[in-house]
Amino acid sequence: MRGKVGPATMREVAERAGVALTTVSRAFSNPDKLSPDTLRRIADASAELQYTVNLSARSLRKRSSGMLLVLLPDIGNPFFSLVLKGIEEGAREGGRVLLIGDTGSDATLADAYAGQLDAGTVDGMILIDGRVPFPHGSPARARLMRAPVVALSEHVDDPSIPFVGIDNRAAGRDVAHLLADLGHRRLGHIAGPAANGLTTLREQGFAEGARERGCDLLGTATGDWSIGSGQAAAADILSWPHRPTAIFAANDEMAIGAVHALAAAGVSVPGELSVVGFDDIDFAAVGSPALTTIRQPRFAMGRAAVEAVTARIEGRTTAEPARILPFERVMRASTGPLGSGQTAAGRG
Amino acid sequence: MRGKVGPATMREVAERAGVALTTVSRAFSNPDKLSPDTLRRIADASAELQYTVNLSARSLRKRSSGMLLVLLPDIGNPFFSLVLKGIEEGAREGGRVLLIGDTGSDATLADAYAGQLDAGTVDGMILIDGRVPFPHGSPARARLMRAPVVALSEHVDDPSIPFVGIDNRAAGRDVAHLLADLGHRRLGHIAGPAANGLTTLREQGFAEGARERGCDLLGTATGDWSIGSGQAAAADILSWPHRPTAIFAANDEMAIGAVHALAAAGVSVPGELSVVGFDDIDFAAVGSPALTTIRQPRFAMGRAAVEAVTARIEGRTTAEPARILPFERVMRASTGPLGSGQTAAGRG
DNA sequence: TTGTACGCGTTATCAC
DNA sequence: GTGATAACGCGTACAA
Repeated sequence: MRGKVGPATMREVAERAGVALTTVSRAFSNPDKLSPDTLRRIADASAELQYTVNLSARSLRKRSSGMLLVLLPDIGNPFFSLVLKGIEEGAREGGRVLLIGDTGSDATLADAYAGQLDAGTVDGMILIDGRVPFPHGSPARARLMRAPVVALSEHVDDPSIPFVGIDNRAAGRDVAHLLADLGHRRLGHIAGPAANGLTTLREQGFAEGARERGCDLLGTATGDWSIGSGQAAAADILSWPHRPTAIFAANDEMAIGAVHALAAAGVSVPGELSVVGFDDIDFAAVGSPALTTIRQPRFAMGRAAVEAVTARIEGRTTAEPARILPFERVMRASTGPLGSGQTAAGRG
Repeated sequence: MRGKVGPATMREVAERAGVALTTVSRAFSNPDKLSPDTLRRIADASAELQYTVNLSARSLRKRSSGMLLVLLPDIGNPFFSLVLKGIEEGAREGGRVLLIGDTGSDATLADAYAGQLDAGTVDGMILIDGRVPFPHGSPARARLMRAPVVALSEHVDDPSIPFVGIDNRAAGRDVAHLLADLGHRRLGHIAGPAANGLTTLREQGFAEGARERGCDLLGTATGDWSIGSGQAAAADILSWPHRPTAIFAANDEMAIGAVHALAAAGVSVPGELSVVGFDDIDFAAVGSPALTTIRQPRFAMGRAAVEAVTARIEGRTTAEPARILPFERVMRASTGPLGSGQTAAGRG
């Protein structure tokens, strides 16, 4: 008895159930069209044979895989966690599954992922790292553009790709206003990496908001979104000739790093310096002090993104070039009114 | 001109290059066997046609997909981020790609994932949520077991599955010893969810270590790994008739939540209460106070896990039932010697 | 309602 | 070194 190795095939199920192979196929895709009796026999047969459809064969035939590719710059960034949950849930409801590519913001790597998934291996694509794989104008890029693609959180440089996210510029302005309302006039900024779209928008918005309220933006330190870079940036700011009374870090991790570095340097927050973050990750609420920040609707963003790709996959033309979701101020203990405690005593 | 829609096929490349279909196939898998000249012509032809191999067809034929399935309970848990990076890197080096399933610790969901990926759609599987899909003894489970599977971080109930991770029991003991060495005698524990393997091992180890050093384990509060549950657990502990002088939380998030709740209740850490966490996630280092914790080699764990599945996939029989990696004490400011500051003054 | 016949794009086998 | 041919497992006209 040589026996076969792999799992059972439709053909075997058909033989066992005493029907044609076609009928079995239909039993899995169009059960309504079959008589209850044959349906039952097929169900029994597949159960006995532990049959599962071969997805490779199915996607080869249908030219679609039931998979969504998600490209993100850093799976370790806690900002993405809830976003991914949203995407995941939406994908599952649509009967699709998630392929996740961590590009590390490396264009070559992103290309490798996209390339491998080019030929119908993937039904759609969600770009969270602000970059479209392949250089602009290249044939590969052009080919990719024909697939359902949406940009999430960060805009990409191709206007034909729908965007899902918040208005980062408006959010940056809002932070400046928030700080101005507390009486602050000398502001500082901890920005993300220079080449990044989010960096630009949040920084521009912040500068704009500061101007509108007659505040001085004394300077900008550059980080890379990481906790460590926030610490370094804070140290930098403390060395400026004119020290700000409030700083805005372009994400929560850098803000948390900054707060830690400030505490280590004996600077009280918010007594001497107010700090605002961005994103409202879980850890923002339990720092000491808890972080004032801008909340992005992360889960909803994920859901909206799948919704958008799914619409394009299924041919429902959304015609919606962008889906802008609302952000939200979250006031906590890391900000305070100017002069509330300019001594080292701080305020708890 | 009706024109075809999909991407180019091997057949078309072959025609254009003036060679047989077979030769093109070889050009992609066994380039060494071809003359430099034909190789060149094929390369040119595929470039002009923007050819990419169809992965569905390839996996149908080769009965392998180049994909690894990773099942984890919560993609939002920062512990997994570095682990995933390790897996990702290893998979990529092996020319494979990652399929990630967030099960939310829901068995049904895990089954759905595993089921959909059953029939050769996936080359191997890494289980990080301590559960093997499908009930024990079921045919589906049996079939799954024939595929290359390894358990990461948490053991699963099937002894035939290789394990990669640290010795959680020993780590729990080590925490007790650490605390005892600081002079603490009255200990408390914040455990993970009851049904969890990691919970059990860390708790047993902690209790064991406490006994060995003659410490009293005054009680255990139960959390669910989340920050919020750590806060609740701390509140619970403060209501115990006999209050411990040191507590061990089974992960960093609960520890951070606990520290925050203690601070809110006016309890100084480590002045009145020392706190130890587990995992050494990034945020552990920048809390106030920074968290004493047990570091797991997360990246290395991920690498080791891919290495193990890859070995099984490629038939290299590892014969290694378990791969135990070393953990490490990380002493920071959330722990202090007993009585160092039993007043509210604390120690910064 | 059910069955027949063919093709999806690739790799493996064997011959030249 | 290269080429013809047969699967791989499934979906879908089309016919019955």
